[in-house]
Amino acid sequence: MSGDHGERDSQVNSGSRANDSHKHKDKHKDKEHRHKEHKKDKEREKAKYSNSEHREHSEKKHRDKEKEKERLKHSDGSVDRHREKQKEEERLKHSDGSVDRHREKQKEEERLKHSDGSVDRHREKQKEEERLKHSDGSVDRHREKQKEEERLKHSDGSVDRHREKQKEEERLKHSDGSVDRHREKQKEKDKEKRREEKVKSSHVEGKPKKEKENGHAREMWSSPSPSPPPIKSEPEEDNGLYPSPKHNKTLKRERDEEEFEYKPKKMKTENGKKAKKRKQEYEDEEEEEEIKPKKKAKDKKAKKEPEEKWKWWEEERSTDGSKWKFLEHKGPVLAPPYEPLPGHVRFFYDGKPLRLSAPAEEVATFFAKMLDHEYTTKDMFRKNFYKDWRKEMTSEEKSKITDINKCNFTEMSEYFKAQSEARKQMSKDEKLKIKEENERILQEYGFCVMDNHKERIGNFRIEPPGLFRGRGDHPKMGMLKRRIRPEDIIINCSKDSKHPKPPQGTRWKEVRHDNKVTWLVSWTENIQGSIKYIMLNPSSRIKGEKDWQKYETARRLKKCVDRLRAQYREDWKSKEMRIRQRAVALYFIDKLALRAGNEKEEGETADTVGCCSLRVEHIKLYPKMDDQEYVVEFDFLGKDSIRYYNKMPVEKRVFKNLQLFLENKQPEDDLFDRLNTSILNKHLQELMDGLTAKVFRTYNASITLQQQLKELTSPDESIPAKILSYNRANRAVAILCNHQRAPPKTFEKSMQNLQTKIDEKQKQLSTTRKQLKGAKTEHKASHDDRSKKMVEVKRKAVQRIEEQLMKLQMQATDREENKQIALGTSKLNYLDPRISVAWVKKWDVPIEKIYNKTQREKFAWAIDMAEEDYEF
DNA sequence: CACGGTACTTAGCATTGGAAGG
DNA sequence: CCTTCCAATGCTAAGTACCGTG
Repeated sequence: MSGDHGERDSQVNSGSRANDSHKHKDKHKDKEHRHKEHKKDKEREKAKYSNSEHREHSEKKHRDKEKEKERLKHSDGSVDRHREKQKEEERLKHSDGSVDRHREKQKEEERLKHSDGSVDRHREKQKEEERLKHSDGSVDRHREKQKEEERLKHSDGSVDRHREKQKEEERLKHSDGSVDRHREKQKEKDKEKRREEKVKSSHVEGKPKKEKENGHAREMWSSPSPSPPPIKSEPEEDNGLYPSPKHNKTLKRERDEEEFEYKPKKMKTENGKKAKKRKQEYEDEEEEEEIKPKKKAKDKKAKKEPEEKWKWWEEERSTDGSKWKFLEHKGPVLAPPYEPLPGHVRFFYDGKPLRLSAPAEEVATFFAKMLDHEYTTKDMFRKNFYKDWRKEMTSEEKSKITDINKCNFTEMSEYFKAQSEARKQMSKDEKLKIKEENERILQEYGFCVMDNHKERIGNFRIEPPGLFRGRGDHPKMGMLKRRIRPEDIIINCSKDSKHPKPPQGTRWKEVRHDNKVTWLVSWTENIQGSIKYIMLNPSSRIKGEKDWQKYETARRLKKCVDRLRAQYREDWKSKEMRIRQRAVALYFIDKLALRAGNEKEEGETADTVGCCSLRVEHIKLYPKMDDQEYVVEFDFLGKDSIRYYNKMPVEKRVFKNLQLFLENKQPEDDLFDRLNTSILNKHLQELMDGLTAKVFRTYNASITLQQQLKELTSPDESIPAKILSYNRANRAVAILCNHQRAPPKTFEKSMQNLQTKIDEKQKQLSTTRKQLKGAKTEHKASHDDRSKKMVEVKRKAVQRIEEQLMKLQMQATDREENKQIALGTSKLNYLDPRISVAWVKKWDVPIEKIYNKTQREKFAWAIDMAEEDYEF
């Protein structure tokens, strides 16, 4: 191994430096420059650490995570992505009490070490208090067990096996078996047991869900439209046409009847009046969601019920590359003109009031409105703002105002605060008026007609002027974002449509009729010089088709992913540097779901990277770390300056390659100097039609969801428990994709509130239980009807409260686990909605529990077409 | 192939509105 | 009925991908 490596090293390496292209040299120069800037920035940053919002933000996230990690004291070092897994494992390992106590002690110690983290401390304290509320010593054990049960709702020992399997599969997904050997052994055993288990359980279910062989056949049968319209030829599975609508309708009707039949099944083990009521509500909801549309569909001939229920996915689609044939709309809604401040609101310069000209005042108000934000204290922000502000000043103002630090905007700021306060305090009538006005605007401007259908527009308002705030450490923060005038706006619509009219006395920059694009309105923004668009809502045909197609591409990747993985593993051994780099990068993209990492213009945006643009400084190699070998530590800022931090053990070959790539490089050099996204994507295109780097993210996200749902859902759980399982599966994906969020400002408080509720419930429960006991004794004594009734009443009450308590605890768990994880992004952009729809149908979970109204609109196609046996 | 430009998806944060709770 | 609180929605920045051109 090493021999073969050494040889190649030299070969590869000799090419590496000598053949440096001009581009690379230039790049290097730039980098040096940037690096200096970078360093300066860093120093500055260090000096005024407390001032740096972003950094603090991400640091904090990091700190929390580190703590989490330490708390868990895990040998397996890979953090972010596997945090969830770890937690889970932790939970499972300690199902016997003695260990629990040990763990608590350990936690205690960890807690003491971290005297700085106020947040964590707070949370821990809370936990502590909760713990102390229990009076006897067995508390911890009891609580943990209880939690466990609620979480898993498994009735027997199959829990562990169940979980282990899931982990197993996750690991095997990437078929790099080199890791976690000692754990593996144990799992191997469990796996066997599981196999038996699986066979059993599938019989119990009554629906022997055969694996793929069958799944595919069935899929072709049952799914009304097996794949979306192709843009590029999609050979095997797709003839480029939708099945005929007629055919679909029959299928649909059949399914509706089926649903109807199954309905009684929805009756679960709920009891008590309230539960009944709730059940009734479910049914009612269903009636609204399911039956009404059916009725409407039947009435369709009689009444005209057009756009709302248009099923574009049942129609054929033009193949000539045009996006539409007809497009008519009313144009954008422009930002309201500036309203000068009332006379009593003053701006002070150097302690003296100064009346500003309208343009200068407007820009000043932008700053004033942001005064509460930390970034108005940042040097860069203030500098950029001041520079742009001066451009709006009269020459007199320019000469008077020479130092931004002498400007006092507070009175203006107060005024705006008062205004927004007043808005909140408005009477109902006034609020209603505003609402109606908004509704009118929506009706007028919010829709367009595209090919005979009325479609909702996404963002029909032109962005108002203001101060630009980029994310992270953006060099342009604070710059003035100009007001967009009609003269800046390009309109796109059909030649034969009624063109939108510009406001009186103005004209559009251009009216064009380009049906190769989907946008209705565009303009060029002045900060980055990029083009902004007005496009249709996600529920529209044009977006939906694209979305559907995206998932179909990902499904095609599923079919050949094994081949691809074998390929890149082979390429790790290539003689050519560029191929090795490509292969390693692809491995990262596949395994870690990294983004592609386009090059960006330096100095124009925050310094963030993706896979191909990773720099040497972003990874660290550890030949040995704890009990693992070949660990790579990633630490960089990704999209939106969200930090990606992860330690992952990799295969030896990858590790050696990385060492090779790092040779003779400076920290600010590119890790993959022979690679960029276009090279990578070109390569991918050759491997599979339509394949690009981002497809891997979609694929891995969706497949993970499907697997996790399979593993986490247990048939006899209650609905809330199932939803928790769903969220857990969703969360696994969000962690994979590194979808983070700042913990909500009110997080601690809301957690506390919830905990209070839980405690109250618990008290209530024990009181009611006592009452039940009392009633029983009384009944035993008297044996009369009244006391018998009483017992029944109390019994039901206990049951009801237990249920409520459980639900609350589920909620608490869910929220706690979600503290820094955003589920929305993956749900909206990465998870094939048909997986969720199938799951919902399989387990009779009301779809509203996982998709809100907007999401249901966006995924209408999936909700309509996916059956419960849908396989991604 | 670099590069500038365009179109479209993906992203997190701020605000809002309406349900739950008092 | 009013207030509180959170999920839904709105907003727009920041990515990916790909094209034409020289």
